[in-house]
Amino acid sequence: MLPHEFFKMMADETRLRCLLLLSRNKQLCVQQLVAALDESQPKVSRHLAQMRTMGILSTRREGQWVYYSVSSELSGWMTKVIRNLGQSNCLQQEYQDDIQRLSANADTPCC
Amino acid sequence: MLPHEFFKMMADETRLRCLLLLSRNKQLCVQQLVAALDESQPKVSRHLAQMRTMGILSTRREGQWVYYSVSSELSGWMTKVIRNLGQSNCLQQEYQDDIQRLSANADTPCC
DNA sequence: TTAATATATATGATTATCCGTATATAGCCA
DNA sequence: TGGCTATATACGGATAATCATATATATTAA
Repeated sequence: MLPHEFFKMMADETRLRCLLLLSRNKQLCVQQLVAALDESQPKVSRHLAQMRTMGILSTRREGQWVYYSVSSELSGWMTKVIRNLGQSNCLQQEYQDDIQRLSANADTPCC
Repeated sequence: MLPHEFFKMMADETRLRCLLLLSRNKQLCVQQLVAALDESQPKVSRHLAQMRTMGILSTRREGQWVYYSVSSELSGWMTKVIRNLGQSNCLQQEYQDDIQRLSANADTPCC
């Protein structure tokens, strides 16, 4: 993956919001992300698939649920950029609603 | 500037290559970037203008030359991302040719 | 003023991206 | 098996990004 291709993945709001949440949580299933972002299932799923194809995310199926997580085989500088997402106060604030909706759904069957 | 808009600026190869060089050099004029990237003048100029409009770069005209530099008024997390560009060995390697061509032209009148 | 250099912008064509909607696949349970 | 939930993908259309080329603007110097 070329550097600018990596940044292209972060250049879409839906994908970035997913990444921010995934940088704060070891793993999340599609449902959780759909609810947290308050976006349609196909939209979220499409963007997740794209990041998975690029090698940024990896998946683990467990029964009916598919859990997404940040790939553990990412190049060092990419890991750093993503980790910074989950540590920047500014970004946390920007996507506070997502974070809130995610924790509000902490009792769905997939968790 | 929204977070994903910032990353959109880094999502184009030409802009990213400019940013990498500008993260390693206090300032560079258009000529130097055109030569280092080995791309057409309008192409480079257009991308620089775009980053300037977004507030990522700032300019200083000195005679016929316009010097671009990373804006000093960038939000903290953006500065961090850009600084990491100039420190990542992986990225340095990826754009080694640009760095080399830049230093090869260290004696042009604008410097 | 004219010429030369440096930089910026406009135009039109091409390509890429994103979306909503509809539908397909996969696993679970009765 | 059939119905239910979770997830993925296909299709078309709308919008946006990028480019090469041509041209405009700005500065210097003769």
